[in-house]
Amino acid sequence: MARPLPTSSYAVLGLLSLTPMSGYDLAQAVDKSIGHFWPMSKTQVYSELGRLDSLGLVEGHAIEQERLPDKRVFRLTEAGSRALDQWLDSQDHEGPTFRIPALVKIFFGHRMSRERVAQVLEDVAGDADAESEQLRGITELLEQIPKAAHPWASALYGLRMSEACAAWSREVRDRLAASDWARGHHDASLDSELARDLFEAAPAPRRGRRRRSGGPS
Amino acid sequence: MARPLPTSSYAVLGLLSLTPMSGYDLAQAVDKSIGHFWPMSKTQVYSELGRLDSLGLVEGHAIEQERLPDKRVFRLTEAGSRALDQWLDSQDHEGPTFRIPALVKIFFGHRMSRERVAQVLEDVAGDADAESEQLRGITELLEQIPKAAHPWASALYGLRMSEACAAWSREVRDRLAASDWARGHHDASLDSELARDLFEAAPAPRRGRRRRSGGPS
DNA sequence: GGAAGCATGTAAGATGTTACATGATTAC
DNA sequence: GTAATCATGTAACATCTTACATGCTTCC
Repeated sequence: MARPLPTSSYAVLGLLSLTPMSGYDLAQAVDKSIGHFWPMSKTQVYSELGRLDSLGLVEGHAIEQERLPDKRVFRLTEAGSRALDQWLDSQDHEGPTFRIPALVKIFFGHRMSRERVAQVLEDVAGDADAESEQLRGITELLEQIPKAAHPWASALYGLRMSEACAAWSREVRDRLAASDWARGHHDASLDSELARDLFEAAPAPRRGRRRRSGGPS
Repeated sequence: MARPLPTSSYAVLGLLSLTPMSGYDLAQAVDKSIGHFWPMSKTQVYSELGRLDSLGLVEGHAIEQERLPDKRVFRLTEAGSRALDQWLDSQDHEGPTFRIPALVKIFFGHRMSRERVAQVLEDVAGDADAESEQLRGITELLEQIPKAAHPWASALYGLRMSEACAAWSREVRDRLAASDWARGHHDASLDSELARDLFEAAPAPRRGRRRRSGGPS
Protein backbone atom coordinates (compact mmCIF):
# COMPACT_ATOMS: atom_id res chain seq x y z
CA MET A 1 0.00 0.00 0.00
CA ALA A 2 1.65 3.12 -1.26
CA ARG A 3 1.28 6.56 0.19
CA PRO A 4 -2.37 7.31 0.77
CA LEU A 5 -4.05 9.64 -1.68
CA PRO A 6 -4.57 13.26 -0.71
CA THR A 7 -8.01 14.52 0.22
CA SER A 8 -8.38 16.19 -3.16
CA SER A 9 -8.46 12.80 -4.84
CA TYR A 10 -11.36 11.68 -2.72
CA ALA A 11 -13.12 14.96 -3.28
CA VAL A 12 -13.03 14.28 -7.01
CA LEU A 13 -14.09 10.67 -6.54
CA GLY A 14 -16.96 11.83 -4.37
CA LEU A 15 -18.25 14.28 -6.92
CA LEU A 16 -17.97 11.74 -9.70
CA SER A 17 -19.96 9.35 -7.55
CA LEU A 18 -22.90 11.70 -7.92
CA THR A 19 -22.78 11.87 -11.68
CA PRO A 20 -20.18 11.50 -14.46
CA MET A 21 -18.61 14.77 -15.49
CA SER A 22 -15.89 16.40 -17.56
CA GLY A 23 -12.97 18.17 -15.94
CA TYR A 24 -14.56 21.49 -16.63
CA ASP A 25 -17.87 20.44 -15.08
CA LEU A 26 -16.05 19.08 -12.09
CA ALA A 27 -14.28 22.33 -11.48
CA GLN A 28 -17.61 24.14 -11.55
CA ALA A 29 -19.13 21.57 -9.24
CA VAL A 30 -16.30 21.98 -6.76
CA ASP A 31 -16.77 25.73 -6.63
CA LYS A 32 -20.46 25.36 -6.06
CA SER A 33 -20.35 22.60 -3.48
CA ILE A 34 -17.34 21.47 -1.50
CA GLY A 35 -15.34 24.52 -2.51
CA HIS A 36 -16.42 26.22 0.68
CA PHE A 37 -14.37 23.86 2.81
CA TRP A 38 -12.17 22.17 0.24
CA PRO A 39 -11.22 24.61 -2.52
CA MET A 40 -9.61 23.23 -5.64
CA SER A 41 -8.52 25.09 -8.72
CA LYS A 42 -9.50 23.98 -12.17
CA THR A 43 -6.03 22.76 -12.98
CA GLN A 44 -5.81 20.78 -9.83
CA VAL A 45 -8.97 18.99 -10.79
CA TYR A 46 -7.40 18.06 -14.09
CA SER A 47 -4.26 16.72 -12.52
CA GLU A 48 -6.27 14.70 -10.02
CA LEU A 49 -8.21 13.23 -12.90
CA GLY A 50 -4.95 12.29 -14.56
CA ARG A 51 -3.72 10.53 -11.48
CA LEU A 52 -6.99 8.76 -10.75
CA ASP A 53 -7.17 7.63 -14.35
CA SER A 54 -3.67 6.19 -14.25
CA LEU A 55 -4.60 4.39 -11.04
CA GLY A 56 -7.69 2.96 -12.66
CA LEU A 57 -10.06 4.65 -10.21
CA VAL A 58 -11.85 6.64 -12.89
CA GLU A 59 -12.26 6.18 -16.62
CA GLY A 60 -12.88 8.82 -19.24
CA HIS A 61 -14.75 8.65 -22.52
CA ALA A 62 -14.07 11.17 -25.23
CA ILE A 63 -17.18 12.91 -26.46
CA GLU A 64 -17.28 15.01 -29.60
CA GLN A 65 -19.31 18.17 -29.45
CA GLU A 66 -20.59 20.59 -32.03
CA ARG A 67 -19.03 24.03 -31.87
CA LEU A 68 -17.40 23.24 -28.58
CA PRO A 69 -14.08 21.54 -27.95
CA ASP A 70 -14.28 17.79 -27.49
CA LYS A 71 -14.48 16.74 -23.90
CA ARG A 72 -13.73 13.70 -21.82
CA VAL A 73 -16.42 12.65 -19.43
CA PHE A 74 -15.12 10.73 -16.43
CA ARG A 75 -16.90 8.26 -14.22
CA LEU A 76 -15.96 6.07 -11.29
CA THR A 77 -14.73 2.56 -11.87
CA GLU A 78 -15.57 -0.21 -9.45
CA ALA A 79 -12.15 0.22 -7.87
CA GLY A 80 -12.78 3.94 -7.58
CA SER A 81 -16.05 3.39 -5.86
CA ARG A 82 -14.42 1.04 -3.40
CA ALA A 83 -11.57 3.45 -2.76
CA LEU A 84 -14.05 6.21 -1.97
CA ASP A 85 -16.06 4.12 0.46
CA GLN A 86 -12.92 2.94 2.14
CA TRP A 87 -11.79 6.50 2.71
CA LEU A 88 -15.19 7.54 4.01
CA ASP A 89 -15.05 4.67 6.44
CA SER A 90 -11.51 5.20 7.58
CA GLN A 91 -10.32 7.59 10.22
CA ASP A 92 -7.10 8.21 8.43
CA HIS A 93 -7.53 11.64 6.95
CA GLU A 94 -5.61 14.87 6.91
CA GLY A 95 -6.23 17.33 9.68
CA PRO A 96 -8.02 20.58 8.94
CA THR A 97 -6.08 23.72 8.12
CA PHE A 98 -7.14 27.31 8.45
CA ARG A 99 -5.17 30.07 6.80
CA ILE A 100 -6.40 33.55 7.58
CA PRO A 101 -4.11 36.41 6.59
CA ALA A 102 -6.26 38.97 8.37
CA LEU A 103 -5.54 37.22 11.65
CA VAL A 104 -1.84 37.49 11.02
CA LYS A 105 -2.32 41.22 10.70
CA ILE A 106 -4.28 41.36 13.91
CA PHE A 107 -1.61 39.40 15.71
CA PHE A 108 0.89 42.09 14.82
CA GLY A 109 -1.58 44.81 15.66
CA HIS A 110 0.85 46.59 17.94
CA ARG A 111 2.52 47.92 14.82
CA MET A 112 -0.70 49.45 13.55
CA SER A 113 -2.75 52.42 14.64
CA ARG A 114 -5.95 51.79 16.59
CA GLU A 115 -7.93 52.94 13.63
CA ARG A 116 -6.20 50.60 11.28
CA VAL A 117 -6.81 47.64 13.58
CA ALA A 118 -10.45 48.61 13.80
CA GLN A 119 -10.62 48.75 10.04
CA VAL A 120 -9.15 45.30 9.60
CA LEU A 121 -11.71 43.98 12.07
CA GLU A 122 -14.45 45.76 10.18
CA ASP A 123 -13.33 44.18 6.94
CA VAL A 124 -13.32 40.75 8.49
CA ALA A 125 -16.81 41.27 9.83
CA GLY A 126 -18.01 42.57 6.50
CA ASP A 127 -16.66 39.60 4.61
CA ALA A 128 -18.13 37.25 7.17
CA ASP A 129 -21.51 38.91 6.91
CA ALA A 130 -21.49 38.60 3.16
CA GLU A 131 -20.56 34.97 3.39
CA SER A 132 -23.25 34.41 6.00
CA GLU A 133 -25.89 35.88 3.82
CA GLN A 134 -24.91 33.74 0.89
CA LEU A 135 -24.78 30.60 2.95
CA ARG A 136 -28.02 31.37 4.70
CA GLY A 137 -29.71 31.28 1.32
CA ILE A 138 -28.11 28.01 0.35
CA THR A 139 -28.84 26.46 3.71
CA GLU A 140 -32.48 27.39 3.65
CA LEU A 141 -32.80 26.06 0.17
CA LEU A 142 -31.19 22.77 1.02
CA GLU A 143 -33.27 22.47 4.14
CA GLN A 144 -36.33 21.98 1.98
CA ILE A 145 -34.86 19.12 0.04
CA PRO A 146 -35.24 15.92 2.05
CA LYS A 147 -32.45 14.11 0.26
CA ALA A 148 -29.96 16.89 0.73
CA ALA A 149 -29.36 16.39 4.42
CA HIS A 150 -25.60 16.11 4.13
CA PRO A 151 -25.02 18.99 1.79
CA TRP A 152 -27.26 20.95 4.15
CA ALA A 153 -25.06 20.01 7.10
CA SER A 154 -21.97 21.14 5.22
CA ALA A 155 -23.49 24.44 4.24
CA LEU A 156 -24.64 25.00 7.80
CA TYR A 157 -21.08 24.58 8.93
CA GLY A 158 -19.98 27.44 6.74
CA LEU A 159 -22.87 29.51 7.96
CA ARG A 160 -22.15 28.93 11.63
CA MET A 161 -18.49 29.65 11.14
CA SER A 162 -19.05 32.93 9.38
CA GLU A 163 -21.56 33.97 11.99
CA ALA A 164 -19.04 33.16 14.69
CA CYS A 165 -16.40 35.07 12.81
CA ALA A 166 -18.51 38.20 12.58
CA ALA A 167 -19.42 37.91 16.24
CA TRP A 168 -15.78 37.52 17.20
CA SER A 169 -14.84 40.58 15.25
CA ARG A 170 -17.37 42.67 17.09
CA GLU A 171 -16.50 41.21 20.43
CA VAL A 172 -12.89 42.15 19.94
CA ARG A 173 -13.73 45.59 18.64
CA ASP A 174 -15.80 46.37 21.69
CA ARG A 175 -13.29 44.92 24.03
CA LEU A 176 -10.41 46.84 22.54
CA ALA A 177 -12.40 50.04 22.57
CA ALA A 178 -13.55 49.60 26.13
CA SER A 179 -10.28 48.70 27.78
CA ASP A 180 -7.01 50.46 28.15
CA TRP A 181 -5.39 47.62 26.29
CA ALA A 182 -5.31 49.30 23.00
CA ARG A 183 -3.22 52.18 24.26
CA GLY A 184 0.49 51.94 24.07
CA HIS A 185 0.85 51.37 20.37
CA HIS A 186 4.12 51.54 18.58
CA ASP A 187 5.62 50.24 21.75
CA ALA A 188 7.18 47.25 20.13
CA SER A 189 10.06 47.10 22.53
CA LEU A 190 7.98 45.95 25.42
CA ASP A 191 6.14 43.58 23.19
CA SER A 192 9.35 42.02 22.11
CA GLU A 193 10.30 41.43 25.72
CA LEU A 194 6.97 39.78 26.05
CA ALA A 195 7.52 37.70 22.98
CA ARG A 196 9.57 35.05 24.71
CA ASP A 197 6.88 34.46 27.27
CA LEU A 198 4.20 34.18 24.66
CA PHE A 199 6.18 31.59 22.83
CA GLU A 200 6.61 29.61 25.98
CA ALA A 201 2.99 29.86 26.94
CA ALA A 202 1.28 28.29 23.99
CA PRO A 203 1.47 24.57 23.36
CA ALA A 204 2.20 23.63 19.80
CA PRO A 205 -0.78 22.17 17.99
CA ARG A 206 0.47 19.67 15.49
CA ARG A 207 -1.36 19.25 12.27
CA GLY A 208 -1.08 16.96 9.29
CA ARG A 209 -2.37 13.47 8.85
CA ARG A 210 -3.95 12.00 11.95
CA ARG A 211 -5.68 9.01 13.36
CA ARG A 212 -3.71 6.47 11.43
CA SER A 213 -5.75 3.35 11.53
CA GLY A 214 -3.45 1.13 13.52
CA GLY A 215 -2.70 -2.18 11.94
CA PRO A 216 -2.25 -5.27 14.10
CA SER A 217 0.30 -4.42 16.73
CA MET B 1 6.98 46.23 -8.48
CA ALA B 2 7.25 42.50 -8.87
CA ARG B 3 4.71 39.95 -7.73
CA PRO B 4 3.72 40.69 -4.17
CA LEU B 5 5.14 38.46 -1.48
CA PRO B 6 2.98 35.68 -0.07
CA THR B 7 1.54 35.96 3.41
CA SER B 8 4.14 33.59 4.78
CA SER B 9 6.84 36.13 4.09
CA TYR B 10 5.08 38.73 6.16
CA ALA B 11 4.43 36.21 8.89
CA VAL B 12 8.17 35.68 9.17
CA LEU B 13 8.88 39.40 9.03
CA GLY B 14 6.31 39.95 11.74
CA LEU B 15 7.82 37.44 14.10
CA LEU B 16 11.29 38.79 13.48
CA SER B 17 9.97 42.22 14.30
CA LEU B 18 9.40 40.99 17.84
CA THR B 19 12.89 39.69 18.36
CA PRO B 20 15.76 38.32 16.24
CA MET B 21 15.73 34.55 15.90
CA SER B 22 17.28 31.59 14.14
CA GLY B 23 15.30 29.52 11.68
CA TYR B 24 14.76 26.88 14.30
CA ASP B 25 13.49 29.39 16.84
CA LEU B 26 11.21 30.90 14.24
CA ALA B 27 9.64 27.57 13.45
CA GLN B 28 8.95 27.05 17.15
CA ALA B 29 7.55 30.53 17.44
CA VAL B 30 5.21 29.96 14.51
CA ASP B 31 3.82 26.81 16.05
CA LYS B 32 3.23 28.54 19.34
CA SER B 33 1.71 31.72 18.00
CA ILE B 34 0.38 32.33 14.51
CA GLY B 35 0.41 28.63 13.69
CA HIS B 36 -3.21 28.41 14.74
CA PHE B 37 -4.35 30.48 11.77
CA TRP B 38 -1.26 30.49 9.58
CA PRO B 39 0.57 27.18 9.83
CA MET B 40 4.08 26.95 8.41
CA SER B 41 6.39 24.00 8.39
CA LYS B 42 9.96 24.30 9.53
CA THR B 43 11.30 24.00 6.03
CA GLN B 44 9.03 26.64 4.74
CA VAL B 45 10.36 29.00 7.33
CA TYR B 46 13.85 28.31 6.09
CA SER B 47 12.97 28.95 2.50
CA GLU B 48 11.20 32.16 3.41
CA LEU B 49 14.31 33.25 5.25
CA GLY B 50 16.32 32.50 2.14
CA ARG B 51 14.08 34.59 -0.01
CA LEU B 52 13.83 37.48 2.42
CA ASP B 53 17.58 37.49 2.81
CA SER B 54 18.14 37.65 -0.92
CA LEU B 55 15.66 40.52 -1.08
CA GLY B 56 17.51 42.36 1.65
CA LEU B 57 14.54 42.36 4.00
CA VAL B 58 16.30 40.37 6.70
CA GLU B 59 19.95 39.82 7.55
CA GLY B 60 21.51 36.86 9.31
CA HIS B 61 24.56 36.66 11.53
CA ALA B 62 26.31 33.36 12.05
CA ILE B 63 26.75 32.49 15.69
CA GLU B 64 28.99 29.72 16.91
CA GLN B 65 27.74 27.63 19.74
CA GLU B 66 29.32 25.15 22.09
CA ARG B 67 28.08 21.56 21.67
CA LEU B 68 25.32 22.73 19.38
CA PRO B 69 25.42 23.32 15.64
CA ASP B 70 26.21 26.86 14.61
CA LYS B 71 23.19 28.94 13.92
CA ARG B 72 22.29 32.01 11.98
CA VAL B 73 20.25 34.58 13.82
CA PHE B 74 18.12 36.76 11.56
CA ARG B 75 16.76 40.20 12.14
CA LEU B 76 14.78 42.72 10.16
CA THR B 77 16.56 45.27 8.06
CA GLU B 78 15.18 48.75 7.65
CA ALA B 79 13.68 47.71 4.33
CA GLY B 80 12.14 44.67 5.96
CA SER B 81 10.56 46.78 8.63
CA ARG B 82 9.11 49.06 6.01
CA ALA B 83 7.82 46.15 3.94
CA LEU B 84 6.05 44.74 6.96
CA ASP B 85 4.37 48.01 7.87
CA GLN B 86 3.34 48.53 4.30
CA TRP B 87 1.67 45.13 4.20
CA LEU B 88 -0.08 45.72 7.50
CA ASP B 89 -1.40 48.98 6.13
CA SER B 90 -2.48 47.63 2.79
CA GLN B 91 -5.71 45.92 1.97
CA ASP B 92 -4.10 43.76 -0.62
CA HIS B 93 -3.86 40.39 1.04
CA GLU B 94 -4.75 36.83 0.20
CA GLY B 95 -8.22 35.65 1.09
CA PRO B 96 -8.68 33.12 3.86
CA THR B 97 -8.83 29.43 3.07
CA PHE B 98 -10.38 26.64 5.07
CA ARG B 99 -9.61 23.03 4.27
CA ILE B 100 -11.56 20.55 6.32
CA PRO B 101 -11.47 16.93 5.17
CA ALA B 102 -14.10 15.88 7.69
CA LEU B 103 -16.56 18.19 5.99
CA VAL B 104 -15.87 16.53 2.68
CA LYS B 105 -16.83 13.26 4.30
CA ILE B 106 -20.01 14.73 5.70
CA PHE B 107 -20.90 16.14 2.31
CA PHE B 108 -20.84 12.64 0.88
CA GLY B 109 -22.62 11.26 3.90
CA HIS B 110 -25.25 9.54 1.78
CA ARG B 111 -22.67 6.86 1.08
CA MET B 112 -22.13 6.20 4.78
CA SER B 113 -24.25 4.56 7.42
CA ARG B 114 -26.05 6.75 9.93
CA GLU B 115 -23.74 5.49 12.62
CA ARG B 116 -20.67 6.33 10.65
CA VAL B 117 -21.88 9.86 10.00
CA ALA B 118 -22.60 10.25 13.69
CA GLN B 119 -19.12 9.06 14.48
CA VAL B 120 -17.49 11.54 12.12
CA LEU B 121 -19.51 14.30 13.76
CA GLU B 122 -18.46 13.06 17.17
CA ASP B 123 -14.82 13.13 16.16
CA VAL B 124 -15.14 16.65 14.89
CA ALA B 125 -16.77 17.75 18.12
CA GLY B 126 -14.13 15.98 20.17
CA ASP B 127 -11.29 17.64 18.30
CA ALA B 128 -12.99 20.99 18.59
CA ASP B 129 -13.48 20.55 22.32
CA ALA B 130 -9.84 19.70 22.81
CA GLU B 131 -8.83 22.73 20.80
CA SER B 132 -11.23 24.89 22.78
CA GLU B 133 -9.80 23.80 26.05
CA GLN B 134 -6.29 24.53 24.94
CA LEU B 135 -7.19 27.91 23.56
CA ARG B 136 -9.26 28.82 26.57
CA GLY B 137 -6.13 28.43 28.66
CA ILE B 138 -4.06 30.54 26.33
CA THR B 139 -6.74 33.18 26.03
CA GLU B 140 -7.18 33.53 29.76
CA LEU B 141 -3.48 33.79 30.20
CA LEU B 142 -3.12 36.48 27.57
CA GLU B 143 -6.06 38.35 28.97
CA GLN B 144 -4.03 39.16 32.04
CA ILE B 145 -1.18 40.66 30.11
CA PRO B 146 -2.05 44.23 29.22
CA LYS B 147 0.41 44.43 26.35
CA ALA B 148 -0.84 41.25 24.73
CA ALA B 149 -4.11 42.60 23.43
CA HIS B 150 -3.56 41.53 19.86
CA PRO B 151 -2.28 38.05 20.52
CA TRP B 152 -5.25 37.74 22.84
CA ALA B 153 -7.61 38.71 20.05
CA SER B 154 -6.06 36.13 17.76
CA ALA B 155 -6.30 33.39 20.33
CA LEU B 156 -9.89 34.32 21.03
CA TYR B 157 -10.63 33.85 17.36
CA GLY B 158 -9.46 30.29 17.50
CA LEU B 159 -11.44 29.74 20.66
CA ARG B 160 -14.67 31.12 19.23
CA MET B 161 -14.25 29.11 16.06
CA SER B 162 -13.70 25.84 17.83
CA GLU B 163 -16.63 26.52 20.11
CA ALA B 164 -18.78 27.19 17.08
CA CYS B 165 -17.50 24.05 15.42
CA ALA B 166 -18.43 21.87 18.38
CA ALA B 167 -21.82 23.54 18.58
CA TRP B 168 -22.41 22.96 14.89
CA SER B 169 -21.54 19.32 15.21
CA ARG B 170 -24.09 18.82 17.93
CA GLU B 171 -26.71 20.85 16.15
CA VAL B 172 -26.37 18.67 13.10
CA ARG B 173 -26.32 15.49 15.10
CA ASP B 174 -29.58 16.37 16.81
CA ARG B 175 -31.16 17.52 13.65
CA LEU B 176 -30.24 14.41 11.74
CA ALA B 177 -31.43 12.20 14.55
CA ALA B 178 -34.72 14.04 14.95
CA SER B 179 -35.76 14.26 11.35
CA ASP B 180 -36.55 11.73 8.70
CA TRP B 181 -33.79 13.15 6.63
CA ALA B 182 -31.24 10.65 7.59
CA ARG B 183 -33.25 7.78 6.23
CA GLY B 184 -32.76 6.75 2.69
CA HIS B 185 -29.09 6.03 2.81
CA HIS B 186 -27.29 4.30 0.03
CA ASP B 187 -29.78 5.87 -2.27
CA ALA B 188 -27.22 7.58 -4.40
CA SER B 189 -29.27 7.47 -7.53
CA LEU B 190 -31.71 10.07 -6.32
CA ASP B 191 -28.91 12.13 -4.96
CA SER B 192 -27.27 12.15 -8.34
CA GLU B 193 -30.44 13.47 -9.91
CA LEU B 194 -30.35 16.10 -7.26
CA ALA B 195 -26.75 16.85 -7.95
CA ARG B 196 -27.42 19.11 -10.91
CA ASP B 197 -29.75 21.26 -8.92
CA LEU B 198 -27.31 21.58 -6.10
CA PHE B 199 -24.66 22.72 -8.47
CA GLU B 200 -26.96 25.30 -9.93
CA ALA B 201 -28.15 26.52 -6.58
CA ALA B 202 -24.92 27.59 -4.99
CA PRO B 203 -23.12 30.68 -6.18
CA ALA B 204 -19.41 30.22 -6.62
CA PRO B 205 -17.36 31.92 -3.94
CA ARG B 206 -14.13 33.04 -5.46
CA ARG B 207 -11.06 33.01 -3.37
CA GLY B 208 -7.51 34.13 -3.88
CA ARG B 209 -6.05 37.55 -3.62
CA ARG B 210 -8.57 40.27 -3.03
CA ARG B 211 -9.03 43.95 -2.52
CA ARG B 212 -6.31 45.04 -4.84
CA SER B 213 -5.53 48.55 -3.85
CA GLY B 214 -6.54 50.38 -6.97
CA GLY B 215 -3.90 52.65 -8.37
CA PRO B 216 -4.87 55.98 -9.95
CA SER B 217 -7.59 55.29 -12.48
C1' DG C 1 -16.73 44.03 -35.63
C1' DG C 2 -14.03 44.10 -31.17
C1' DA C 3 -14.25 42.74 -26.45
C1' DA C 4 -15.76 39.69 -23.21
C1' DG C 5 -16.99 35.18 -21.85
C1' DC C 6 -17.71 30.10 -22.33
C1' DA C 7 -15.94 25.48 -22.73
C1' DT C 8 -12.28 22.95 -23.05
C1' DG C 9 -7.80 22.05 -21.48
C1' DT C 10 -1.88 22.33 -21.03
C1' DA C 11 2.56 24.18 -19.37
C1' DA C 12 5.34 26.54 -16.16
C1' DG C 13 6.28 27.91 -11.81
C1' DA C 14 5.47 29.02 -6.85
C1' DT C 15 4.23 27.15 -2.39
C1' DG C 16 4.46 23.84 1.07
C1' DT C 17 5.63 18.95 3.15
C1' DT C 18 8.06 14.60 4.22
C1' DA C 19 12.24 12.38 4.51
C1' DC C 20 17.10 12.67 5.43
C1' DA C 21 21.60 14.23 7.87
C1' DT C 22 24.33 15.15 12.06
C1' DG C 23 26.36 15.56 16.45
C1' DA C 24 25.34 16.55 21.33
C1' DT C 25 22.29 15.72 25.50
C1' DT C 26 19.02 13.67 28.21
C1' DA C 27 16.06 9.70 29.71
C1' DC C 28 15.62 5.00 31.03
C1' DG D 1 24.66 1.95 26.56
C1' DT D 2 20.86 2.38 23.42
C1' DA D 3 16.83 5.16 22.32
C1' DA D 4 14.66 9.35 22.13
C1' DT D 5 14.96 14.35 21.80
C1' DC D 6 17.06 18.76 20.81
C1' DA D 7 19.10 22.02 17.76
C1' DT D 8 20.41 22.92 13.58
C1' DG D 9 19.50 22.63 8.92
C1' DT D 10 19.25 20.50 3.39
C1' DA D 11 17.35 17.75 -0.49
C1' DA D 12 13.71 15.74 -2.79
C1' DC D 13 9.18 15.69 -3.82
C1' DA D 14 4.13 16.62 -3.85
C1' DT D 15 0.54 20.04 -4.11
C1' DC D 16 -1.60 23.86 -5.89
C1' DT D 17 -1.83 28.39 -8.76
C1' DT D 18 -1.18 31.66 -12.45
C1' DA D 19 -0.54 32.28 -17.06
C1' DC D 20 -1.28 30.66 -21.64
C1' DA D 21 -3.76 28.39 -25.89
C1' DT D 22 -7.90 27.89 -28.85
C1' DG D 23 -12.09 28.28 -31.28
C1' DC D 24 -16.81 29.47 -30.71
C1' DT D 25 -20.58 32.63 -29.20
C1' DT D 26 -22.75 36.43 -27.22
C1' DC D 27 -22.92 41.23 -26.04
C1' DC D 28 -22.79 46.18 -27.16
